[in-house]
Amino acid sequence: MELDYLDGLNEPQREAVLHTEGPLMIIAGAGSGKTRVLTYRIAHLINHGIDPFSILALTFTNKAANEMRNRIEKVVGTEARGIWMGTFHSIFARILRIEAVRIGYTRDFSIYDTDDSKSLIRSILKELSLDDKVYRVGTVLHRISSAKNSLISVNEYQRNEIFRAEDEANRIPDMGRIYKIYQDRLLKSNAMDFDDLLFNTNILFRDHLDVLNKYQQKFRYVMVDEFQDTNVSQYLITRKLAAVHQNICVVGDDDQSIYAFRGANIQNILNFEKDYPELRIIKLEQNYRSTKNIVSAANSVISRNKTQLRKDVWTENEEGPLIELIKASSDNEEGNLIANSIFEEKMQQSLRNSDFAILYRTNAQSRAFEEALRRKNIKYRIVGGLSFYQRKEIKDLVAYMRFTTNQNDEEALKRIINVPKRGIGEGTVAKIVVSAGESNVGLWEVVSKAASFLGARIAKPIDDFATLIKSFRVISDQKDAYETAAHIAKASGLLKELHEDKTVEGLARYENVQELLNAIKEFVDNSEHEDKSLSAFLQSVSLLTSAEDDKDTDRDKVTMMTIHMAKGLEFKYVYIVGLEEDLFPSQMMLTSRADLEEERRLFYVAITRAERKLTLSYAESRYHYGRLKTCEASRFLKEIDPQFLRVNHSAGREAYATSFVKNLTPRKPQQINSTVHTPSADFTPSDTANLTQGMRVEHPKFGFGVVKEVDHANNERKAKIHFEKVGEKTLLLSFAKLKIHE
DNA sequence: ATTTATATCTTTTTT
DNA sequence: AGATATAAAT
Repeated sequence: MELDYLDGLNEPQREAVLHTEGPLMIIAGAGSGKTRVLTYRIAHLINHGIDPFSILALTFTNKAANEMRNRIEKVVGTEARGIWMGTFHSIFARILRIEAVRIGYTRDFSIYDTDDSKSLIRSILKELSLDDKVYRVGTVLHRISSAKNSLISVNEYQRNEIFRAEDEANRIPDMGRIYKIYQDRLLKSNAMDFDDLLFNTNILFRDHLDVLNKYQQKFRYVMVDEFQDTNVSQYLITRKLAAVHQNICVVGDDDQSIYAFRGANIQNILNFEKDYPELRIIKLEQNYRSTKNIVSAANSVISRNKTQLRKDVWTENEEGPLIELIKASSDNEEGNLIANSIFEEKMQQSLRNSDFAILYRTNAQSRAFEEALRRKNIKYRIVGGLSFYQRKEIKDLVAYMRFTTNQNDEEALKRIINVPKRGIGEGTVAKIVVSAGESNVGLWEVVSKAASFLGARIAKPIDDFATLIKSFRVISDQKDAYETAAHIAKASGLLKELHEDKTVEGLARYENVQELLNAIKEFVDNSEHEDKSLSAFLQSVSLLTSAEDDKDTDRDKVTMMTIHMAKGLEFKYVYIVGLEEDLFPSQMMLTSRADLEEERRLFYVAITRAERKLTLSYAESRYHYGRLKTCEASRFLKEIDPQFLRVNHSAGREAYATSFVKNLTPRKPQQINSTVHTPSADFTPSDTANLTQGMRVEHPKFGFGVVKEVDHANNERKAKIHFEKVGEKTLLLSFAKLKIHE
């Protein structure tokens, strides 16, 4: 029975499956059957009588975990459900819930997402009256995040000379103070951010040896997938957990490390050998996924990096078609060419939409492809981007739910206190914050006793709000998550507000909220979930990633996503688009981190997603912040050995011709269906192009006027206009709505 | 307090 | 272009 699944494996794969005792590192080249090895390895353990509950498998996404769990289930049956398998964040959030009291939290702690963190930093900057142009919120958060990922506490940060010198040099000397207040505030709010989930796990295991011991005994086998993308904090957790049994197995590929910007430390993989002297290293180098041409092209690219672990990825697959290079004249043309190509290949090779993927560097690039595919009636789906749970209306309802379970959650409070509008404006909120600060109590203390803190005059709407929340709390104690959430949606007025909004967007938002309620219903009805409380649902939801919440499963659609999201996936036909210098490799990456090698690894990851045919494309011009920008071909294109390439000239020339004609006709503002409200229909936002000196125009408010001057300089599309009634005005054209009278 | 108009900023990837 | 912050008007 067990030989069944060993049969199809090559020698190193088989060895990896059978090596279960002692430290093991599997260096798995792209397409080398890594997932297969991992699933069989776990199945093998279970078949040999290992309790699934003593197996810990850490993956990069929850989706990967679920897929692997299903595959294991096919071999060993329902026992597979017991395996502790998930992302670092979700597994250790689960453990932190259980042990929360040990580190000063309660089990209902909230998890702050990036938006919450940023909003908290914003208010801290305000309180310290620091200039948020100097202390950029993103920079501050990134700095705190990197510190935590390297396990540097507030105290250590403040003591450390190097950090202080760096912050001085960057003219942000108050970083240490901000970090301290930020952490204090999180603790006070009974909240953790993403990095805290790992940081606090380390603290928990460091300060509570009995807890550490419990989990060390529990997890006899520890496995880490995508090991090249783990950070120091994550690595130390696994090392501690595996310290007793020493059965640690890590799987990764240093050539596919693409998350260094998030604290992933490629050194982990390179230093692993030093930490485990008796380490067994197995390399999986045979690629089963791609054609010879694709494997060779990928090798020719990645060989330019100075990696420390050499491996030779090879394949026995057929040579396959050459890699095609398409040159388009504009981003829109690029979209059309790719859509045409997909259409033709699909017909000629009788393929399905789901055999195709379009991969790009940044989410913003998807637009042109969406339009082109829609025009050709090709179905597509976009993975990632703004996820369901990041939408405003969803975040609002979730914030209500969060605050109902955790009244210390001040970011949730700030989000909902005046949503829907209930007469508690900015001024009132500011007073609440000040009052809480003076009395050294939490915001909820002030809100729930508004009259005594702020006086009766102002207290009325606040009191109503507090009463509302208290009633939610009573219900959540008695009812399940669904009934509570449905009640909150109704009683808070959120549903009503959205229902009254009759615009297309308003309707969609209303439906989104209904969809969230459905999801909660599903959660409650699922017999696998024992705890049906609101707080249990919130736990499961706060760590969902954008890739995991898309509802339409495996339908026949072309997939579009960033290269980062494509990690671990494969497609018959892959299009890597936008191969332009400054876009890919990204300008930002090069200037801020000077890391060309990581960008190159990203390119390598993209290439190796393709099974049969790879197409690369770039555009000679592209819209960027509303402006047309000329681009040059990416340096990466020159790194591919030309013998594997075929340049598609005809496509390029045709593209140039069509785009040339197209560019002659002015772009018209898009008509979206027939929108209901059209009070100023003929007042359209003007553009420099259609405004000239001496032209007679009409402004909805200032009335008639004559254009005096149009200013194109410094990217500022301004026009000086003399109005009959109000005199001379300078308008920013992209915002001024004007009607042109010839 | 809330709505509306204008100015400013964005510049990457995501658990 | 689009989102978000700020200022001004209601």
